[in-house]
Amino acid sequence: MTPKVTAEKKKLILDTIVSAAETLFGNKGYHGTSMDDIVKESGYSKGAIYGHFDSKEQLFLAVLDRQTGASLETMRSHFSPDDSAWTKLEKILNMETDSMSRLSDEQCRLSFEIQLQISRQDSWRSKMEEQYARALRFIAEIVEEGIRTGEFEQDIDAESVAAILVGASNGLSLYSLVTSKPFNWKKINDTLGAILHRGLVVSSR
Amino acid sequence: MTPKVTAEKKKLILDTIVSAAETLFGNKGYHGTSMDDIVKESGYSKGAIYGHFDSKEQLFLAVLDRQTGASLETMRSHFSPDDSAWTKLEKILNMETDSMSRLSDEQCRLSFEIQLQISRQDSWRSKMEEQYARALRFIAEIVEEGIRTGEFEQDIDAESVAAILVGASNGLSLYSLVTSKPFNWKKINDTLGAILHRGLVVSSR
Amino acid sequence: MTPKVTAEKKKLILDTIVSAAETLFGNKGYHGTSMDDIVKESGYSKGAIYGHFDSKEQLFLAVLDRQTGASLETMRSHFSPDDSAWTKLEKILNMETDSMSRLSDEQCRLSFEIQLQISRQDSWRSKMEEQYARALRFIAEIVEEGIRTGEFEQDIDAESVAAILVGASNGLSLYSLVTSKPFNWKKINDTLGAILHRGLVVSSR
Amino acid sequence: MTPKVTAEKKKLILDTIVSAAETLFGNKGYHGTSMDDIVKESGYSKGAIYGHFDSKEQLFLAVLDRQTGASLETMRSHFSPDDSAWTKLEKILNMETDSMSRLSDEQCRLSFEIQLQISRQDSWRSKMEEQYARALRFIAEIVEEGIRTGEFEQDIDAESVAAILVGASNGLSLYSLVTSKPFNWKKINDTLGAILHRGLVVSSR
DNA sequence: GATGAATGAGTTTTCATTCAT
DNA sequence: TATGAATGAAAACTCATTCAT
Repeated sequence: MTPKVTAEKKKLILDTIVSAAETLFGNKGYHGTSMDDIVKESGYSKGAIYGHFDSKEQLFLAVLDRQTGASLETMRSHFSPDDSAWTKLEKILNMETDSMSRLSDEQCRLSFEIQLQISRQDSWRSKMEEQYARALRFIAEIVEEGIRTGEFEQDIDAESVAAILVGASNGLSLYSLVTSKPFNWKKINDTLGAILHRGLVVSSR
Repeated sequence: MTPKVTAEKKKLILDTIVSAAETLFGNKGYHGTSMDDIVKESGYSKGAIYGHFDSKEQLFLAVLDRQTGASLETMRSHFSPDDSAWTKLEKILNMETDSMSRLSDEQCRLSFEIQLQISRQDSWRSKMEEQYARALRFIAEIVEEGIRTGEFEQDIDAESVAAILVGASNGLSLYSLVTSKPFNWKKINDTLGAILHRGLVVSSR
Repeated sequence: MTPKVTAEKKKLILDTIVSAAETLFGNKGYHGTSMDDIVKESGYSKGAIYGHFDSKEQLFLAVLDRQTGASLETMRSHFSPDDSAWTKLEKILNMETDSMSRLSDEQCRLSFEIQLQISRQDSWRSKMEEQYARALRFIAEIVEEGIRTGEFEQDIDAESVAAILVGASNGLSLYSLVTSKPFNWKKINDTLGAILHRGLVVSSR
Repeated sequence: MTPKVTAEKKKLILDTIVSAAETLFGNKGYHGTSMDDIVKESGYSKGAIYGHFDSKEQLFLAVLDRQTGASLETMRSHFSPDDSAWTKLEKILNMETDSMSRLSDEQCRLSFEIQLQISRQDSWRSKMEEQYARALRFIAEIVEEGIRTGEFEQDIDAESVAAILVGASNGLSLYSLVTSKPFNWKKINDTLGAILHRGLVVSSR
């Protein structure tokens, strides 16, 4: 029994395969990627891949799982205990646009490919929904906090703000994908920040 | 010589085929739709379809063309000459969320299917970009007008506002597609309106 | 519309494909025969074959259908109205052994392949059972007639006689398949005839 | 040196594997059973199985070998020295139908699976033939004895009677496999006994 | 033009067998 | 020897496209 080495090796193999699939699904889409492509890209044989994943669908879900990893935790880790609600929102905004601007087209495409695929498969949907729900809750809580402390306007619906921000982030990255011009994330971030600040924060005149 | 009748007939055939394709592409995706599906849905034979469209890809582009029709003109037609910039923006917002809430999942999916497909094909991209550009310009001009007349804050970047609005609209409809809960477009519209008003309009305190 | 020519042509194609499948299934078994084999043997493309049969299974069933065609009718047609029950039974026996001896190993194998396959697939079973039932009924009726008219012994169970005859016929052909020695159908027929005659017919002492 | 223990262990492994294969081949057929199935059923690893059997085919032959065991000896052991030929035949008949009715579908299927497989492979055929030959000889000798002693009719061909009985037995069990109705072995046995008695035995009127 | 049967390369998936550990 | 991950040829089936009628 050599569990440690074996487990590590297994993890490595899984990672290699999922990475290959991630790249290809992003570039050529789910339907546009054949298992043969993944064989070539990953360097593993068909049998090996099917030994680890029951089907192309399962492999796709594994890619999804990896995607939806620790991003929320990362964000939370950037907060200080004495950040105001607005400061937190600003930080989220900056991190969001920052990561968006860093995202390769490939990763971006993959994200949409996943969402489209999922919207057609009830069986997959709950996974993605939960993901969305967590992100929305994360933002909504900050907004609720701001409203409670009087920092934000009282007539604001926290859930809607969260939906708008997440939606805008997604929509903008889709736009950045379709456009051929370099995308000015900085300017957009500043503008959105300004609007939100005046739109949400009470003291802002 | 019966050019008129023939031309009309041709138009009808084209329309029928494109409509069938539109429905199917929206429901089952580009890859999930076979030409045989389209044959069944449209009632035309394969030969007839290939007589009008060189390939499945061409048919997809035809669907795209029809999609990108007159929505902008419709909006413009709802404006009065003496609407303020904000009033115009508000009208756009309302019309947007209104049409979003009316959009079937099918149409919504098709829109994303198209955008994803396009982001992979340089040759198709310009078509979509131009469409995006027109929508952005349409909104940006209104914002610029507001800035010029002093109605809106001076530190606002009109193009960015336009990108944010279009992005949010797109992103929200994608979210509505993935979520299984009924989507509250009304509340989101109100919240977005409130934020934008305070965020853009000078007199709003 | 050219229905006659088309229908004839279609029939021809179907026949060609089923014949090819019949040969191959008999020689190499159901599992040992690939669709590629059938493509090669029939001369039609894969697409053409799948255009006519939904699956390999359906093709197998088509072969079964053809097999179980008109053999009973053929038998019935050899009877005279004034044949005694025993004469009929004797004719059946002779025809059976005659056709058995004429059956190629290939056809014989196919028959068993079918029965084995069917015994594993509930969905197919009813087809074969009905077939068996008709053959049994056919013989049982003759025996019942003989009993009723006093020609045959009274303590005989007609259904069992039918089962024994059909079973023996099947079992013997399986044996003839496995054995490498030439099979003496004539002698077996005579012996079985003699036994049955003494065993069934009243006057025979 | 622990030759005995090792040999026993080896025998045990072989037995376990062959038993697993027997069960699976019978249930799912030769082609329907994968080596992985056998790995799971037997509890031994692939390497272990391939250490003992060169191929799936070899394993199949091993199953065949075990099948063709001591049934004839069992029968002979039920005879008394002063049994008449007819009594012996009757005993065989009863034991046959008795064991048939006890046979699981699984074992039955396996037997036919084997015979079909074998009929395609000249190299395997002699093994099966020899087995058939022994069974036929066993019965034929009894019939010959009856003829010699005047107990049976003189115009009977002993070999043919043997072939008919073995064939009927096989054919009936195949029929019992395909039919979904419970099979009445008792009635068939009685009917066959009555016919044979009148058909073979001299004194029977 | 219109038809739809035919094509055949391409798809996902299986599985007997091997071989590094 | 035992293990079971890896192999890769081969399977059943699909589908965009063509073309004889």
